Amino acid sequence: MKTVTMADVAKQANVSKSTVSQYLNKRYDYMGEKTKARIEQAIKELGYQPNIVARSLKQKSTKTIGVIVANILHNFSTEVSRAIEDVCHKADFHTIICNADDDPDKEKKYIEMLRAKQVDGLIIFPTGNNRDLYRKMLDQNYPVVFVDRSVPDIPISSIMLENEKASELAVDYFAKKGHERIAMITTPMNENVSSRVERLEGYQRALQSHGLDVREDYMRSIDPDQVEGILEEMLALDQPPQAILAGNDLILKEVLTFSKLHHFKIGEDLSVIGIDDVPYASFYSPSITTIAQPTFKMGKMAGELLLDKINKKSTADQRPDYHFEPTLMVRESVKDNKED
Amino acid sequence: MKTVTMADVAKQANVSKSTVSQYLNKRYDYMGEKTKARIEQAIKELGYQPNIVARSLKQKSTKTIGVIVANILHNFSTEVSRAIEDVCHKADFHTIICNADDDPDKEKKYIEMLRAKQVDGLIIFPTGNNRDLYRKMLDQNYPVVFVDRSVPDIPISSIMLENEKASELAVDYFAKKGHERIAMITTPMNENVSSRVERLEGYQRALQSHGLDVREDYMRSIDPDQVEGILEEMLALDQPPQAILAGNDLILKEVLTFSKLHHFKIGEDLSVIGIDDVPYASFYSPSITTIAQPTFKMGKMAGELLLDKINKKSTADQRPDYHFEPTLMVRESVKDNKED
DNA sequence: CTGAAAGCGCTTACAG
DNA sequence: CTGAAAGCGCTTACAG
Repeated sequence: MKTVTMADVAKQANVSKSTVSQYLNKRYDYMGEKTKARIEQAIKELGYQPNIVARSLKQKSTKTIGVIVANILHNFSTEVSRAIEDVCHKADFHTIICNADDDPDKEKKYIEMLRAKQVDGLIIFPTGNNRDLYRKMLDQNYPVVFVDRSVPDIPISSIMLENEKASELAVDYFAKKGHERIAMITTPMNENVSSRVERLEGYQRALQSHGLDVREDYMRSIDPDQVEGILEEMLALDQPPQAILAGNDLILKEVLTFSKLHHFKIGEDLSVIGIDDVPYASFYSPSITTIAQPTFKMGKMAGELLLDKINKKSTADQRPDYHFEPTLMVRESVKDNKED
Repeated sequence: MKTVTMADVAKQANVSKSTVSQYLNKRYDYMGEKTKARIEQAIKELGYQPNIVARSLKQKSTKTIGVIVANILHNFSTEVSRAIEDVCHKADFHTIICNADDDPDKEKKYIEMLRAKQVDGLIIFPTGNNRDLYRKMLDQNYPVVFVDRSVPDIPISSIMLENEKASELAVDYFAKKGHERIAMITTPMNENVSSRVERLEGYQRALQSHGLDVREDYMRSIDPDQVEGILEEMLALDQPPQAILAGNDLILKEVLTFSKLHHFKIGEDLSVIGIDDVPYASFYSPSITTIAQPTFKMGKMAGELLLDKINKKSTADQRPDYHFEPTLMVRESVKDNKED
């Protein structure tokens, strides 16, 4: 596999490397037609492929960005990533996606790795626990955009859902359908991660606005694998909840598994709404009412914002965060208690 | 963002660049303890991060591989990719994943892009329609491994499912449960893509071995968005099928959507098996009987094989293809016609 | 035990 | 209109 280099092309075409380089970069301004033709010919004959690594070294730009998602298992992450890829692709940027697996150490490793690879900027779904690193990048004026969560005291713009609104939409809908005992289950809280906290706050506030009790035993923040146990507990209460708000897709999955296992009929024995519009929501039986995030728009925004920072070198953020509106997708998993 | 380079570290530590480089590459053999300490100190003070791009240029290795999946929408692709990533990660290789979107032109573009980026090897779920390119890489002795499909006359090893066996398992199980009219729906055939053809062949052969008719009107290869129409046709036949084998996850999804829409009860009015163990199979109602591919093993094998080729430079393939066994995951979506 | 020098394959002023 | 030269930030024989 002897590699063909620009020097080979130059020799073959009887011009200098500079001229070949000009040609490749389409700076034809003053290039003779015959020269052009000869170079083209030589490139074809030799099967020359430019070495982007060499170019990147010289230009100090790899035309590549990195995306570090907190946890690739969330549907949200993959959907947003694909939108980011779309935007970057159109701008001739490549995208490298890494999965921090909710582990700050992995996140750190990936940030360092990607920066060593000279990516031109980073989109991070932050674990929240690498504050020093985040700050360092900020200080260095390195282009970064956050997604899904903001980090207290780190003024890097974040592309987020209106999380409180998401819970409100769900609770409002439950209430409208005559539910009074509404529980919420989310994944564990991390004080450095805004979104989960906000969803819980929205849930509480919405309950209050409907004059419903906020009960500690209806509010649980736990790992997905503990959902089954928790649901058993909840549903064995004197006053079991009539409705469950699942804080994200992983929790929803566990709720559905539980109800199948224990023969609770969703939409009859138990009403359910999930935050995140999971792919199977529409063809599940019964179909699942969800709160959808505008993942495509959010990813697009994140990509555009980062590319702006990269191009304009104005990495300072004009505004703190970008909040996107959630949408209620009404389907069949909420019983209508008002009907009878 | 003035970047700190090796030269800066060298100056600060009062040694030469060479020595710093040795240090970074852990060639301590003859290095004085105090030198080591001074370098370490300088690196910390300056916050030096090596530039991998420069290293790659010199070493002619990026320690990165590319993965080009035919269509990222298939669950199979993402699962295999993650296994590949795991293996590479352990070997200190990075992974760049691209989606050809079933489009040979995109595939071509990505192959060229990744090679221009000097990735050390490629794992491809081939569209099958870039034969010249595949052959060129083979001729150049460039490390490549195929996944999911082999390409006729291109002796590049492929990591594949025993596709015929997959269909056989499904048909055998349908037959065992007393079904006689068994249909199969797959995505469109491409003569250059082995797996879909093999699945259909396995289906036909299995029918014959059970003495069942092979009917043209029970065998359809169509785009997912046409499944609804086709199912309407099939189920309006004088002798409608009792069972449907969905050739992959996208088809399965359409079958489920159809049955929901038209109120066919899966596992009662219509039995279903899907090839690919979709994530929601176990908690769907009814849970879905599937044929699982050992995606993790397959990805691991693909990664290991590629890394072998990269390291040993023996890119010639010892054996043609690697076939992995499918597994029947018995759940509830097949009716037992023998019971009554 | 450490340093000077060449070179990886490009790009980019600058000169002519 | 085109070429010679320097340089991007590393690594690696080789010399001492």
